[in-house]
Amino acid sequence: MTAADLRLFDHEPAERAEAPPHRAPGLVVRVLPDVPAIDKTFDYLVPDPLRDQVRVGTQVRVELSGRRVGGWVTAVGVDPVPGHELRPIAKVRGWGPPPEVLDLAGWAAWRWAGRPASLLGTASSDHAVPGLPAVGPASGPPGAAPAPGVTVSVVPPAADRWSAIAAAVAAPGPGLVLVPSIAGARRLGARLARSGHDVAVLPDDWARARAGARIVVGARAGAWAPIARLSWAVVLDEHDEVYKEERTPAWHARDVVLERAARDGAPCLLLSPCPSLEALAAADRVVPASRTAARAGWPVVDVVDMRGEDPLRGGLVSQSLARLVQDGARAICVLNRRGRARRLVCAACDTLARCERCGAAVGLDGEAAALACEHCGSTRPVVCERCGATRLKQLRVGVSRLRDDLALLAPGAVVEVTGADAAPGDDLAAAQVHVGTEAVLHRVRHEVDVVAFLDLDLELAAPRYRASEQAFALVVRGARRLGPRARGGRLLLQTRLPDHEVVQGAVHADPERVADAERARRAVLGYPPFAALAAVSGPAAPAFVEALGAPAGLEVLGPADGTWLVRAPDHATLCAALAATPRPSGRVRVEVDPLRV
DNA sequence: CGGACAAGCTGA
DNA sequence: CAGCTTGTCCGG
Repeated sequence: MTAADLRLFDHEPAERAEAPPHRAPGLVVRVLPDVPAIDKTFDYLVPDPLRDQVRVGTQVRVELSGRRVGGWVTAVGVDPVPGHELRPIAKVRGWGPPPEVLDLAGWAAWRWAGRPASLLGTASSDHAVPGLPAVGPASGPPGAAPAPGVTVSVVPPAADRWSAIAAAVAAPGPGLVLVPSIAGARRLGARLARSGHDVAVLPDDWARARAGARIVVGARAGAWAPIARLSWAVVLDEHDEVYKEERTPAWHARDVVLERAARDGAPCLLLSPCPSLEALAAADRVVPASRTAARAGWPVVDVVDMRGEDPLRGGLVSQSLARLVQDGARAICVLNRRGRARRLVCAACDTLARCERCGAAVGLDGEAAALACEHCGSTRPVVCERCGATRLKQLRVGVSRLRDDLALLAPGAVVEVTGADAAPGDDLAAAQVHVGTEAVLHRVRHEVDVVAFLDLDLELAAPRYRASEQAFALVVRGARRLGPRARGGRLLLQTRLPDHEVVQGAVHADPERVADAERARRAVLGYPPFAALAAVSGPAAPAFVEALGAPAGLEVLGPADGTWLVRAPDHATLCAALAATPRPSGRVRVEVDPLRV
C-alpha cells in the first residue's frame, strides 16, 4: 500500500446495479468502532427515525460482541457484507468529523503507524454535538488571496507577529491557525474575534468549527479541526515540539496540516524564529526576516567563552554574569543538568572534546584508550582537536556550589533554585536570580534583565541528532523571554564552543546558520529530512523487528536501551514496511519520526 | 478492548 | 479428568 492509493474508508454507496440478491431491509451504514485494538468496520441498520441524523462521520453507539461501544459512520447506504445478522444502531451520539477528515485519519494512521480510531477521537468533539449552531458564511469578507503552496516565514523571537497573522487570516475561509498551546489559541482567538472575525477556538467551539466558522484556531489537536476543505492554513512556531503527539500514533500537527493543505490545494504559512529542517524541506518559498527586523527582534547576545573566563571558583558563574548580578540585574539562569552528561575538556586549552562526526560530547573508552561517541559509535584517539594535547580532564558541573556563588554576589537578594531543589511556598517573584532547568523560563513571570544559559554546551553537544535545532529553539525561548532589543535585556551564552552555529546564529540573529550546518550534518549521517525514521520499543519489540525483516531500502539499527531504530530513504518505504508487518502479541510502541534519538 | 472458546497444566 | 490458567480469535 502506498500513500497515494490509501483510502481506508469507501464512503460511496455500493453500486445498486449489482446489488446482491439478499438485499438488506432499510438503510445500512458501515461503522468503525472506537476500540483501540479494532481497525475493522462493521455494518449496522439505521432505524427509520434516525435516518436523517446519520451521515459519514456521525458518531454513533453500537452493540459489538455484547457491549455498547462508540464509533464513527464511515459509509452510508452500503450493501452489507453477507453472512452476518444486522443489528440496529443503538444511538446517535451526534456530529462527527467531516468525511475529508476521516480520510485524513486513514492517511495519518498509515503515516504514523497507528490505528485510525485514536486519530478520529482527536478529530471529534469531547462532548456530544446533537446539532450545529448557525454561523456566518465561511467565505467571509473578500481578502487578498495568499500565495499558493507552502511558505516558511522567519519571524524573529521577540518580533510582533500580529501583522503577519492579521494579513494571513484576512483571506477568504475557512482557514485554520495553529498555536502551540491551548491558552495561546484562546488568546489569539479572542483577539481575532475583537477584530471582527468569525472565529471558533478549539477544543471549546468544536460545534461552531464544524458548522463552518470562517477561522478556526487551535493547538496541536487543532490540526484535526472539523473543516471539510481548507482555504488556507497558518502554523505559528512551527518548530515547537509540542506539535508532536507523545502517544502513539505520534503524529505531528505541522505535518498533518501540510497534508491537509496539499489535499485541498490550500496555501500554508509556517511561521518560526527557527524553522525546522522539515519545514524548510517542505517549503516552496522561504521568506527570511530583514536584517533590520532580525536585529530588532533579538535581544543583545553576550557570548561568554568559558575557556578564557575564570569562572568563580571553577563553577558556573562567569565574571560577566557575576558583574551583572552584582549590579542588581534580575536574572533567569538556565541549567539543564538532567541526565548523565559525561564531558571531557582539554587540560591545556579547555576545549570540549566532541565527536568529529556528529558533534556530541565524547567520553573516554578505557579499554581502547580512545574517545568514543555514545551517540553515533565513532571513536578517535585521545587528542585535543584544537591544540593536539593528549591530556584531557573530566568536566564537573558544580551545581551544589552554584547557589552559594550567586548568593555571595548579591548579598541580601534571594537566589531561588527551582525544580527539585525548590522549597514549597517560596515566593518566586521575590528572588533577584532564579536558577532552574528550562522550565524556569516560563515559571518566572516577572520581567528580567538577563537570561543566562550557564552551560549551553550541555545542549550543543547533547547526544541527540536534533541537538543543534533543539538548542537553538531553547535559546530562542530565552530571547523571546527578554523581548526585543529595544527593551535592553541581555542574553548570556556561557559556552566552550563560541564558534558553534547555534551561538553564532544567536549572535547574528541568523537562523540560517543553524539550518545550514544542521542540514549538512544530517545529510552526512542520514537523518531526517534525508531519511525517515521509526523507533520501535516495548516488550514485544524484538518479535516485531524480526517480523519486519529486511525489506529493500530498510535499515534496522540497534537495539540501544531496548529500542530499535528503523531507517528508510523516505516515508513511503518506511510506512509501507511498518504497515505490512503483523503486530505480534504483546506491547510494541512504534514511533515514526522520533524527535529524540 | 473484552468475551468465548480451545489447548495446556495440575492435583487427587 | 475436573478445574483452572494462558493464549488466540473475533466482533456486524
